[in-house]
Amino acid sequence: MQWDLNSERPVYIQLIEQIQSRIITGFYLPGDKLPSVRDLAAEAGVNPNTMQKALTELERMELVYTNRTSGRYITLDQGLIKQLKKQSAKQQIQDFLEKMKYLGYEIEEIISLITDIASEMKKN
Amino acid sequence: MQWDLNSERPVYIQLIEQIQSRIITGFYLPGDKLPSVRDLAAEAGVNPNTMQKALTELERMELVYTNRTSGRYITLDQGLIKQLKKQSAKQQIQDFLEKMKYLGYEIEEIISLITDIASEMKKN
Amino acid sequence: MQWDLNSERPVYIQLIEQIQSRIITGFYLPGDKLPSVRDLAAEAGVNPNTMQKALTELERMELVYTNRTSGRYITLDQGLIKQLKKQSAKQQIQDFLEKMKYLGYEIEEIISLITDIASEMKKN
Amino acid sequence: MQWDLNSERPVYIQLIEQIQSRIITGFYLPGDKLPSVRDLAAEAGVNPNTMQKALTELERMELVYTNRTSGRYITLDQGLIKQLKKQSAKQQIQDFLEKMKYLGYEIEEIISLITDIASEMKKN
DNA sequence: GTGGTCTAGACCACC
DNA sequence: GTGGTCTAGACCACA
Repeated sequence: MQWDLNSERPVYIQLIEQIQSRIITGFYLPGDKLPSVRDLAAEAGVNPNTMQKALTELERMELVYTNRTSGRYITLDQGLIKQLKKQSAKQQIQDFLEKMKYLGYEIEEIISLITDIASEMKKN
Repeated sequence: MQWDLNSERPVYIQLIEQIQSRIITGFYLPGDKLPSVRDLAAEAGVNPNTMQKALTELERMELVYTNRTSGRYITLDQGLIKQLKKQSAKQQIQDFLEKMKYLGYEIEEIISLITDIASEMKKN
Repeated sequence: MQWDLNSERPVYIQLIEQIQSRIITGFYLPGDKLPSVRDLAAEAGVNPNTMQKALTELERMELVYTNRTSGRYITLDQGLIKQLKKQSAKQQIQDFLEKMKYLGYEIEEIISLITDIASEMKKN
Repeated sequence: MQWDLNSERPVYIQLIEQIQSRIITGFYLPGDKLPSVRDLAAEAGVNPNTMQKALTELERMELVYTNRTSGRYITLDQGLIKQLKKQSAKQQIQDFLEKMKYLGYEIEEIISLITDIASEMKKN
């Protein structure tokens, strides 16, 4: 598992997304202990403060919780994780459809284009 | 037709997108004369400098051209417009599929979700 | 108006509280423009990052809003401010009564003690 | 009687407060023998080191004393206990009034609010 | 000039 | 060793 950062968007936002992705896809399981802030930061190649900022936000979302002296853990609330997955997907789709409508596409066209491009992407 | 701006993303980027959308969807037709920078800025409620920046960028993309004495016009190159439409759509779709894959969804699931949400959005 | 910080609790928390207090008591009025992060930080004698952290949190609470390039402003939602005031007071009182109960006091005793101490504090 | 700990504040501080509360309210009487550190720690579900730290602090305040061979006992000095109770209460009240003043409340309002909230809390 | 982000490096309380 | 806080100083995009 690797960290994939670009400089177009704030690094801490990308860190949040990637950790969310790890939780959603089950790479991190409920109750798992996360590596320490310092280790995560070193692994991702960012400053510990930046990683801290990302983790604080995840904590605010209740996706992780902190035991101040022993470390950080993934939430035990599996429902929350499922909800996050569903809700993220719905948001992505709505935004996407909005933009496509904005470009003048109808739903049938969109689906046909998606299947085309998806098969094209699979080849690579 | 109205301008729909929020302050989360750079205003000039949003202006570019909205003018592009107007060109792609045919609200502005090839050869049409654009309102003056001042009028456009007033209409959109932004600083003329910001609108200017957006138009300069659109000119760089050759979607509009300037006739020094008489004003700005939409490009006559219909191929360019079509290409923009296709290319924008492809980019949107690729980004979207990337993100959904990231959330752990397969192509079949995605299409099924899209049809669901699209019909749900239609109701509103 | 001055900043009153001690080192017992995190500085950024105290900054949040003091700005909240200024909003609640009407020192800052709805729609007022706040000084820039740098100015506020200089005024309070803290690092701009620390002030930034406090302001970000106030923004999350929707007590202030940001216009990225022109500055920060106090929310126009007066209801929110009133609600904050009431809710803060209620919280303070509940916590207080809880602690006093914990020390073995009944409500009548508490009120009598308060009036005594309040008059004593007034003298100073 | 149970231990009620959260992880927001230092555990050893919360232990001190709860033992003080037991002394003030007469749950532990002057001269009572305290359970062993290990038993107390087990009962509270904390590390023995942490409980030890709390007890050491209580000893420093002379609320408990140690008989090297037979264990720890509650102080026989009833005056000290009364004084602790009064002084704690006074401190609580002063802090509380300070905060309420900070929120823009006058003493009369405070008392009226307290009686309201107290009756509301009694119902639950 | 405005807010926002990031790094580097330090110190702290707690367990 | 853990998370949390803070400073100092820098750079960026935007208007």
